[in-house]
Amino acid sequence: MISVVWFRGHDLRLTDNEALCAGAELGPVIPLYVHVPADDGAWPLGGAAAWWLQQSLGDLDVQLRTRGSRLILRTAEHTVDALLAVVRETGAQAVFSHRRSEPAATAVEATVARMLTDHGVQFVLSDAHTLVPMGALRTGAGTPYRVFTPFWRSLLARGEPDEPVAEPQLPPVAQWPTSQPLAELALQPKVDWAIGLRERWQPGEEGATQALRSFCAAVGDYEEQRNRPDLEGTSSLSPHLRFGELSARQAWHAGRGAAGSRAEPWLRQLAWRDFGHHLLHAYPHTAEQPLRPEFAAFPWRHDRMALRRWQRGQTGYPLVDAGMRQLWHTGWMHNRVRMVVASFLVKDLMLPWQEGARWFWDTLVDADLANNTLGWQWAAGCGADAAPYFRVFNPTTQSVKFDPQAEYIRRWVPSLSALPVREAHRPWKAIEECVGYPEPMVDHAEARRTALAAYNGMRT
DNA sequence: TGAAATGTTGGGGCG
DNA sequence: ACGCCCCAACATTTC
Repeated sequence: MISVVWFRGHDLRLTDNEALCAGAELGPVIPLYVHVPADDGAWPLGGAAAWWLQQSLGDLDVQLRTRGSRLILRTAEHTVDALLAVVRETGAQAVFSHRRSEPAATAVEATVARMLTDHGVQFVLSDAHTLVPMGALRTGAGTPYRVFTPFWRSLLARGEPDEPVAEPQLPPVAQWPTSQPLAELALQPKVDWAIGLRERWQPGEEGATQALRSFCAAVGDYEEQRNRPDLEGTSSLSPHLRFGELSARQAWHAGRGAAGSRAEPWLRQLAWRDFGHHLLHAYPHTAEQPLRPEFAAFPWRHDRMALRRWQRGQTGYPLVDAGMRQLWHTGWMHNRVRMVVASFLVKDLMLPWQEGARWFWDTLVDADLANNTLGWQWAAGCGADAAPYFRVFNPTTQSVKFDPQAEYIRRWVPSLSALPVREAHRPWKAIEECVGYPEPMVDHAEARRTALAAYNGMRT
């Protein structure tokens, strides 16, 4: 029996691929990726993520070809059109894929399920993108968790996540349907701005496996180093996990195997990733709207120039600017710094968190709707496990604390590199010496007071 | 996975 | 020797 394995861009791997296993068990499989320019109502892929997707799809095709298979690419107005066409052309009787958390993707799943069933084709979605199937963890009251720590305890109490499944043997396919050249998907940027990305990353399952292996050698040091943007203390696995070149449970078991209970601080971060998907699945409106409805009345400012200075790393606060420039250059930012720049946007500048989410969406190689939403709503104080409204990061204190030698600042803001440590954190004391570095765009102490007053006003 | 303001403690310099 | 003060270090509270 022939089946289609529908790759959806969050599952671009051959190991621990439940859909691929399910198809291969029944007979020949047609691996298919459907490109939908308008994206069926989803957020259109951001530039950095589109770059990554192109590399990863190319790599998946190469890997499949070494196994006598290949990746079929189709462009369609709606996903279901391409699925039905390939099913018809190949005589496939089943379609296997993996569930997603995003509302638009969930809607597509419902349409696909209905149409395939109407045509007598079996459709099976595996729930393997997260450690725990979405919706499986509930509070005592039967509601989804909205606070992380109880969610984490519940995840641990459930026992270790399922073991990864091995890559299957792929039975030969007699006749392949037509495929489009990858270049026709137009995922590549027209102007080549991806140089920094190419230097930093190796998209694809092989790159993911290597990154996991090298991180696992140091996972025991994670707790001590994870907040230091000047060091390589984090796993840098986020884009690989985002595109499913590596599954969360592969990551979990690799970390566990390498360090046992010493791996737990990092496993906890994997659980944050799960938390994001579970939340978006349970509260599908939160990618656009605050989870806590009272925040709809918050007096956000609208200031295009201020937004632009933040985006380009021209705020005058070294850690904020270093982070924004790292993001622009590499498509990635250290998580500690993400919290600092997010706090600066929503509290110091009082610009809407959705603007920050949109910018991250377009520039991060690991841009993921569920985790981006969770992070921004958390920072703004309007989401799950929200930082209390009064929690305002001081960008100077944060850089003194977490970039003690100002090495991260010097790496990403070269105009500050000649300053001694103390002045690199506070260049406004020595501003005449740093050519081209701006004055602080706001006074933090004053901005903090204004933000607190605004939050107080909203609460009454 | 805050920071600032305020309160407390204790070592040490000094008359 | 003693009391006084300064202040760093730490703890608590407040936003």
